Amino acid sequence: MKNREISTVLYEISSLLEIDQENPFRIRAYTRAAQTLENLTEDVESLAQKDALTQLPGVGKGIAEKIKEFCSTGKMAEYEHLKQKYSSGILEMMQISGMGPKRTRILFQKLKIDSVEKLKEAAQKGWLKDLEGFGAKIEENILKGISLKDQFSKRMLLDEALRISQEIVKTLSQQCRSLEKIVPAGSLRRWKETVGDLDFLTVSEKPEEVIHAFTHRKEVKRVLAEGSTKASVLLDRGVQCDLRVVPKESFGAALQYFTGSKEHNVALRELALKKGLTINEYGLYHNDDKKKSVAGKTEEEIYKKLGLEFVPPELRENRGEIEAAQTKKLPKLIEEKDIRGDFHNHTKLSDGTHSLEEMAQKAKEKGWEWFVSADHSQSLKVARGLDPETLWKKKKEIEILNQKWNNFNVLLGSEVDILSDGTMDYADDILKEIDFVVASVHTGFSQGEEKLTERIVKAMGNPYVDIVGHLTGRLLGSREPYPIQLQRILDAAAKTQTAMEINGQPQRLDLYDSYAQSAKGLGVPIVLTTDAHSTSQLDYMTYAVATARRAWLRKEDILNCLSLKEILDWKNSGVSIL
DNA sequence: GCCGTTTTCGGCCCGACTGTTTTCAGTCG
Repeated sequence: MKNREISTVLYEISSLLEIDQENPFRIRAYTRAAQTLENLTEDVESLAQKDALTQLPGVGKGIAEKIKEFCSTGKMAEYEHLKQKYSSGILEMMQISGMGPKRTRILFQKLKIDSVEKLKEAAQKGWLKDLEGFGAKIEENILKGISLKDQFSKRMLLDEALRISQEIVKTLSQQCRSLEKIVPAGSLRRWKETVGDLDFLTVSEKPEEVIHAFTHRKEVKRVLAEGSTKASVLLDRGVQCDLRVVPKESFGAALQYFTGSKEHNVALRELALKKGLTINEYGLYHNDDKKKSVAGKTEEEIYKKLGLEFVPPELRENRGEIEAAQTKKLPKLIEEKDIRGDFHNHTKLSDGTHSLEEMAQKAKEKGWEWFVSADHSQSLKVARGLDPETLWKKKKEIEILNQKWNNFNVLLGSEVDILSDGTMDYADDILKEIDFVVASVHTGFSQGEEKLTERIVKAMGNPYVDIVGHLTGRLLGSREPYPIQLQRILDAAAKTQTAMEINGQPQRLDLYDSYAQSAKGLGVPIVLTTDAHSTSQLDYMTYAVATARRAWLRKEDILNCLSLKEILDWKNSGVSIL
């Protein structure tokens, strides 16, 4: 799949065109096309072969030709030309906080600066401050920006973002008596898989009190901006936090605005314009009377006045949700209360930290009705995978637990390794005694796309395999997904009715949103799992549910929403019941 | 460069903060 590669090229063209002072709308066209390709799950090369590229939103004749050119030659003339004109180090300069296209262009033209290293040197020598439009302060800020660059570019995992955000909400609420409301917005509210910075929206009669308390927190390393309604700080761990104070009557408009995504908001404003309305963070207004707001108190009324169904934050990525909301075709998304059990988690028999009983007890307290305990299989020695003898001991232990509890059932599961030739780590006569088998790849990631794909497809052909675990194997921030032919695997999964897992570990979230959406579209059953290695990690179900919501999934699409009898029926019949 | 519920040309999202200026440009989200 060349999707990501081409998307990156288009983004870079767009940045270089900015420096080149091209028509801003032409620049945006490249950004839009790049976004489309970034989110595309179909293979762009096969679309190019079918001459279907211009069906993609934001891709017209011009960009379609350039994509085709890249598919057949591996190069794009326009891109090569721009890189030659400006050198590619210049793109890295634009990543520095305080450096945009204009300043980059001036520095390149006047001082021949074309890399971050040269930029740093020039700023240290004081060469920037005398240029027109620059000054001592800007020079200083650019140096600070360079030293903070690494921290800025790091994105947080969801659990860390949530932890920091909850702490800030809690302490600011205690400190500021004037604080009427404080709500995290931004990508955290959309439950995006990683979060770049934290946004807080507040309502207060005394904005200065809230802003002061926010910028004077002890973990604040640097105040990036501080005004009368907005402040921006950098925490000591390199996390940027923004806070806005808005009047009560604008809360809904502001929440909508700061929840984003940017792409969703742009599309929403364009829609508003077509209806003769203007939308900003203070409300929705008629173009001919900008003083009188039509809506603003709640998000609901804003969407309603625009003729839309309410769009849940998780869907606000401009991936078709606005069109669906116009025709009242948004799905009713799954909620955490719909979940009745978990299929994949570990005890201290393998690499978990709690006993089977402790794990099951916590599951019961969460209000679940059933619980599949799935430790690792024998060959995964690093994780103390279970040999058959231990597996049978565990089965006995489960029987005892089930006699003890009413209205709650523990089942024997196992996360069984898919060996390098596609066979399973337990023989069939063992597998058939296990209630639910999750098949996962833990070794041999470098086999290559063809082999890995065949290996997984072969595993799905085993009649005792029920679920495929963390299909792409990615670890956010540390390991790329291994190469697989997604379409082939999902087709096979639909045929064999093997479920695909959405793993709720914050560093995995695998399948991720767009892949899970494709899987559902092809008729593949979906399961949500925590992959918990301790009792507290059973709460990772929240992240699995959030990912499912971002994939547009309803409770009807997900096996965890079925009763014990129903999941056993599914398992035994092998027929789709969703 | 894309796009069409005022269609094949003429549009294309909006505001806050900072630092440079002395009314505004650049950056950011």
